[in-house]
Amino acid sequence: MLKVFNTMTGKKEEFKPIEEGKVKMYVCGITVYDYCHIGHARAMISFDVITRFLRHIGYDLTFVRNITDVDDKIIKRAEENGETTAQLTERMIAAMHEDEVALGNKFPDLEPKATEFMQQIIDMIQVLVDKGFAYQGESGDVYYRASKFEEYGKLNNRKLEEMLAGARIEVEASKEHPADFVLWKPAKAGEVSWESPWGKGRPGWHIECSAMSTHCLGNHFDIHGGGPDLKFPHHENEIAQSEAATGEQYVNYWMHCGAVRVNNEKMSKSLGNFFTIREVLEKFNPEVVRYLMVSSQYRSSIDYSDASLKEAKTALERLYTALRGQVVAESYVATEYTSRFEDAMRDDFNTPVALSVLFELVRELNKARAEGSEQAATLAAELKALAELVGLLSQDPEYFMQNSTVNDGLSAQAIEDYIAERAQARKDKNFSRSDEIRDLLLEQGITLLDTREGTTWTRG
RNA sequence: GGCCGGAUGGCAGAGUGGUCAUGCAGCGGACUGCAACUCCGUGUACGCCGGUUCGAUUCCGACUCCGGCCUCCA
Repeated sequence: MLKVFNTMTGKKEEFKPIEEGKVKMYVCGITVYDYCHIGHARAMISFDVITRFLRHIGYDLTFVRNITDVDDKIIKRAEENGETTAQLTERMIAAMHEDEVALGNKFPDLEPKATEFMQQIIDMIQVLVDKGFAYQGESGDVYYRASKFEEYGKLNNRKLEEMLAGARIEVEASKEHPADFVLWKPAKAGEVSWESPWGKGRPGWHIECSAMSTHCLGNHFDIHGGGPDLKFPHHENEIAQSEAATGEQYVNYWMHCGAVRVNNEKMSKSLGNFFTIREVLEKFNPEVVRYLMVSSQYRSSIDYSDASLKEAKTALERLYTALRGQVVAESYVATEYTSRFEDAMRDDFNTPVALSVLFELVRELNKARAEGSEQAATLAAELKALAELVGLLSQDPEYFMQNSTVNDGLSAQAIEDYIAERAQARKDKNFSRSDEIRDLLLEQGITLLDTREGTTWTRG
């Protein structure tokens, strides 16, 4: 049995797909006006792990993640850069794909773009207008009539009346109600725009997800996910739009990952204290970032700092060390480690517990290696297979150990030269020179390890 | 003010009504020319106050503190 925490009910629930054996999942992607930051990485990795596991336990999964490529911020940024919105979004989409490849995420099955679904968006708005759930204000904007949707607020346990008190909602004169939100926005001169029954313009923020998810997965599908800051208003508004338009329940399970904090402060666009994925990858191996993300349960918030990354690196090195120079069997028979790992994952994707099973497996693997047991190869195979479910241990162990932080000092050749010199010194029993080289390399962040087969090194 | 989460050993982070999380760090030992890696051993942890119970960190209630959302944000 798979248990999933559903934001809508606030409880862990048994997961039952609408159609036996199949799962349809939509995750909100990014608005492509800037490089992805580590908050995006958290969401991407969380749902990557979820998709891997759903497939692992046999579900035929359709995973859709949208790209919002038309929006105020995109228009503003493109203007600042002196480029067209299409040029900007193309660059950012390419960068996002690079980041995803680097982080080891698998791509969604479908990656719909808002600009390519303009007809579906307009059609959905028309349905909402026809049903009385939307109206065009004096400004020309088409608004969703929140008060008409009786269940408005159900995802966030909010009531319309209560939301008004002390609300920081910008009151626009042409709205009937402050909680009404834009479905279609008239274009200013020179702005990118599309023809519609309400004049030239572009869609509001939330409608594209309703239109694309429905088009790709149907009116009613299994899982809808996203970052924690999308619960309100984005997902609340999606529910209002979709359920009003189709008359059906929109989604069965709402899943939200936890926030990333930076040095114990909230990370946000407005505070500007965010790190892009590419910045972080200049300092750390991408699997270190991934380890950090899966070392806590996907719903809890995590603190991002150099210290937490270093800790992640150390822990991951322990796993890789067990595979260093170890033969990996072609096949293996699953042991209790596999069942314990899977049990942890079936409990709302409890990756910290799943990782703890990996460490226990590694202890046994290390013992088997020390004893020269043939079991080491099959344990190594099991370790790799389980780690792959969370996207770890995908690199060559030797490579990882020498690149768990990014090379910023001695070249591999220089290190090898020192090691050769030290080997000669040791042969000559010149241990003072030998230790001198060890210390010299250590200062450069290189740790030496003498084994029966020779000396290996680790950077970091 | 409303709504949602939290509070676990030096740090990170799971979990459970009554023997073990796990990782890092520390301490002792084995191994090593020295190290490192590894292995073995090692810790009076569960915010505060009541209640339920034979027994609560785990269930219930109050309290204190912390975070998030209510505005663009994954």
